[in-house]
Order: sequence, then structure tokens, then C-alpha cells
Amino acid sequence: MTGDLFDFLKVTEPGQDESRAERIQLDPGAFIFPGMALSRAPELLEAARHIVRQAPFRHLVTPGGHRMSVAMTSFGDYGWISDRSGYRYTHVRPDNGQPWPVMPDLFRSLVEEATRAAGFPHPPLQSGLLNLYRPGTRLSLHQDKDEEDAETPIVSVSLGVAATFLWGGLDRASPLRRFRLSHGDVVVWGGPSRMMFHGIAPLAVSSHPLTGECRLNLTFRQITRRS
DNA sequence: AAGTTACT
DNA sequence: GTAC
Repeated sequence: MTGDLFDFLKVTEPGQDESRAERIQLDPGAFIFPGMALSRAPELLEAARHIVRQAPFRHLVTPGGHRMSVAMTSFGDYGWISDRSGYRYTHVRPDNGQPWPVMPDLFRSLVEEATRAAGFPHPPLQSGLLNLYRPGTRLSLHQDKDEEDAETPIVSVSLGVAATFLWGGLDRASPLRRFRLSHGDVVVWGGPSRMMFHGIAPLAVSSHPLTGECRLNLTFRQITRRS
């Protein structure tokens, strides 16, 4: 009763309600699952650490000759790389010709859970990409179109410092919507949303107990038309 | 061209 | 914004 006097002081933060939702639909076939990976985050980070020990992060160069601010490495049967010749998937690491680290079972089960929750069948899961964001780094708006498979969903897992996810449409000029991606959030986009433009805004200077000033992102893809 | 872009 |  007495607290009612001060109700006008209450502040509703943007996105507060959304962050509590079980899932947020961005478009048909595109969802954010807030906190879906939260309880497994320490094990996911340990598995990521194990991958980086085998295949260290690198700053790839775009076909235009620019160094990407986000550092990357891959795992699974196919790894994504970029250089002056273009974007492509390879079975081996460009630095030493060795196979990419194996896809951990922990990742497979999380991806199966996420795709099921989004209403898609289990993907064969041929490729994993691990991205490291430091303060100020970004991933400009782009489409994932280096894969033969244009329908199987992409699964993205956010760990560490929160980032702003940019979500557009099928054309580069489509209006952008912005979503906060926090530690443990999972995004799935497939079917009609598979080719949507997306990106990550420059990472704010912030800190997370498990990752320091960094954000780690895991993404999973099907590469070939049939597995 | 997935750019801490480089211009007009 | 638009261009490479």
C-alpha cells in the first residue's frame, strides 16, 4: 500500500519482458531462445577452449583485403574460411592442412534441442564456427550463403558479454531490428528465414565473470545439400 | 564487401 | 548513402 506512493519511480527496461519469454519469434522460422544454453555454459566454454587449443583463433581477411575484427576458428567436418579468393568451406585448416577439431557431442545435443524447439528436424550438423568478439569488434550485416543447403537452420549460441544482434530481411536494404543477445541465449533461423541478413553491432566495453571482456559465439551449419 | 572501410 |  505505502509503496504505491512511489510507483512512478519504477522503470521498465527495454527488452525486459522479452528476456523472460520462453522464445521470441523474429520471423517465420526464426527464434531467440533466451537462456536455453545457460546451465550448460561452463561446459560449452570448456569445449570451446579445447577446440581453440587445437585450432587457434585467427583474423581472416575478406575478399576485399580487409582484416576481420572478429577472430575465428572452426570445427567439425567443414570449417568456414575467408581470404582474398573469397569465402568457402574446407575439410582442412588453411594454416597447416590438418583436419578441423571434431564436433563435440555436447554441441550436437544442444543444437538438436534448439532445432526441435524451433520446429525443425534434426540437422546433420556438418560445420561449427567459433567467433571471438572483443570490445569494439563487429560482424557487419551479411547473409550465410556459402552453403549448398539453403533451408536447414543456422543455430547460434551466445556466451559471455551481451551483444546487439542485427536482424534484417532478405534484401540488404530491409529495415533492421535489434535484439539483445545475452550469455546462454540461443538463436535459430531456418526455412523461410534461412537467408535473412544479420550481424552483430560493435561490442560494448563490458565484463562477464566467465569470459572477461569477451563474447564468444558458436554457430552451427549444414553445408552440403544432402548428408 | 562477413569492412574498427573509404569515399561523396 | 554508396561504392569498391
